[in-house]
Amino acid sequence: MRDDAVTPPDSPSQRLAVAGPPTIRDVARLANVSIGTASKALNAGGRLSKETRENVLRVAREIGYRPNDLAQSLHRAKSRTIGIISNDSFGRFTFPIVEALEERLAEEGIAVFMCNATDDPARERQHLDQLLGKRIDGLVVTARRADKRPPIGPLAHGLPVVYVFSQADDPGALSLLPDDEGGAVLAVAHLATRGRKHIAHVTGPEHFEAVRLRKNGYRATLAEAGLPEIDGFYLSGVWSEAWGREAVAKLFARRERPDAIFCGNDQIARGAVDTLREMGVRVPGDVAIVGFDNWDVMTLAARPPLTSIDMNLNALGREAGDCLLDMIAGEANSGVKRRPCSLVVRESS
Amino acid sequence: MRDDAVTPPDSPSQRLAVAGPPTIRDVARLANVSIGTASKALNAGGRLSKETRENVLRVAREIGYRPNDLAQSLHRAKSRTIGIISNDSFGRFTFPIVEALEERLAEEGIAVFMCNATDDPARERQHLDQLLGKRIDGLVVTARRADKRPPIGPLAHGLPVVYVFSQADDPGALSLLPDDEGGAVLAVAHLATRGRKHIAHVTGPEHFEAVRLRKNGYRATLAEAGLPEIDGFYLSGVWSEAWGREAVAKLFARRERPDAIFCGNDQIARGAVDTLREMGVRVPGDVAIVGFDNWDVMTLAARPPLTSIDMNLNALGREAGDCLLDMIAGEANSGVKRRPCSLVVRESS
DNA sequence: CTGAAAGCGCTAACAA
DNA sequence: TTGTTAGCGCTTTCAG
Repeated sequence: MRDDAVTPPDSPSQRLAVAGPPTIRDVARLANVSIGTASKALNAGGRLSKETRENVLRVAREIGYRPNDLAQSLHRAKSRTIGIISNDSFGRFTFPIVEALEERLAEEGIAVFMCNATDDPARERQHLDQLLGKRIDGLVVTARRADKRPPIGPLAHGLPVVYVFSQADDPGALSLLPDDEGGAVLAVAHLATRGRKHIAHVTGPEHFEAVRLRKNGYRATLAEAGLPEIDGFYLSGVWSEAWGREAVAKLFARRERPDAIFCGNDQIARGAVDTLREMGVRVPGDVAIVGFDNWDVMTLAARPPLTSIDMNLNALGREAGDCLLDMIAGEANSGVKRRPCSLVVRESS
Repeated sequence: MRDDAVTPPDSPSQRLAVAGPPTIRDVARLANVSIGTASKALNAGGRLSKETRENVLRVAREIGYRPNDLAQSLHRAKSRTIGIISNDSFGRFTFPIVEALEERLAEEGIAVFMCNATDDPARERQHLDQLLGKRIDGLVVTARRADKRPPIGPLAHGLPVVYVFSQADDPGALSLLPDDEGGAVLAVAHLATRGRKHIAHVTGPEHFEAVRLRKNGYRATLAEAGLPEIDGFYLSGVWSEAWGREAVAKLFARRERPDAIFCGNDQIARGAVDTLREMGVRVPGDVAIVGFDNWDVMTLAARPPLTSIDMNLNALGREAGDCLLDMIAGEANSGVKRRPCSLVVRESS
């Protein structure tokens, strides 16, 4: 292949048959200048006569020249490429993050290698190895996880790494997370402000740090509002609608009934409103509901539509991009940063 | 940083201050061999004394040498990298495809650049440009779309492209799609086999080709089973639970009532079962329901859990990977290929 | 203002 | 068995 370029200037026949993409050599030859000159023209640098510059650019355009980033990267020792390793096979949480991150980096002309490790350390190693071979300028690690993860590695010294929606068990690492506790505060304060006095909390499994943090926020806000923490009003289960339904049945089997329920995610919340409706309990009239995640598939389809806490995953992804860019530029950064959630009010509260 | 490894026995001062990752040169120097020899040793090729080979490998391991893929790619004129451009901002459909594709290609040591264009042609152009600069070996285009899309381009001649879950308006292109019509046949035949005689079809907007194809499958299967096509039993609306609820209300306001409903997606199906339950109609006793997409968030949370059609998106993604690999290897391929769906039976039918 | 040439890290053909 | 070298496509001095 690529047996053009070799055709000396005087050679009549230049079959471009199976040639690869045009190189700067091709441009230079066709524009009758040296390679160095062509390069200068294309990179808008150096002193050049307007004439030659324009000529080179014209030729380049005509033959569809596009610089080979591989060669450029080799020269610059910067690949303008980053990797992202995800462990979230479902993707509902990481997708918005990755999307925003990719968008942010695309603005800077940086491309993103996406790797899915699905919680398999061997696959993770393999992907990391490949990425290091590609000389990525930075790395993002993301996942839907219950708890801290072991730091990724080993990696080239000095490779910037950002953990997002995922926390590394390493104080030197930078982690970007939603403020789960603050989100819970938002939810419960909202309910309290609306005059609710008996606020329950139905949530997911306690081995999720997020569950523990949200519980803290819930309790702290009750205390702050001078509301009682009623025995049996905190229920930890799984992340499903079925659990939401079951939990509501449990809550209403007691003597003391809630007038509001803060749910650990929107699926639980939806299960809750469904059951309440079927029991003839009015939402929000008798019981107000707030969910978590602000997942439109749930919040908008529920009857009534759900008030929910939004983790602002897009913003999180974008900020991860910002951080990574800064770190690539040499800035140091570390620690666990939690970013605020927001309350989206709909008809369930 | 990295002031290990580099200490050659005799060299006095070696400031490697800001040195990058170790190169093959470093390996060769430390192993006291030429670069060529080191290369041979590392690439397991050529004739070499066991001794030197092992020595080189040991040194390489010790200093954490990893070949620079950029340099390799430059030499080989193959980047072992492909791009994927997606227009699906939501990700529910494309994510399983991308995931499987990435996994398939990772098996071959090929990395994937992920680009999201969100249906903006300018962004698509920009991403494509960047990918071509990176000298990708192949391209995958994917999207959740109503209809054919304009072919992507312009691109380097001979760049293999696969459209998956998305069809290019270009007969020379290769498109991989689920067999929507066949999926509908599966659903309706299943209902007919169960003895249902009055089968309705509630589906999404008709500007989706998938909607039209599924409708064809529905009608053809009714005819085949000798069942009547009842006026008003085909309802086209939007892809939401609310529409599923509304449509069921419409269907049951008529004199002639269905004993089965084939729904265009699982959200519609869920809306349907919810309303039926609330109307006191038994599912599947009085009315059987079949959905489409086999989206567990819907099928498993519905009461009863939904029978649904699975488009096998993982298999589709994997096959896209296979096709791309073949095309990269030089094989020609084109046309629209539809891959079978499968029926997943649960309690709603 | 333009050309020549070194070098980024690696492979492969050819010499020794 | 090992070393030398040209070259992949590009940028960047340094000469002319």
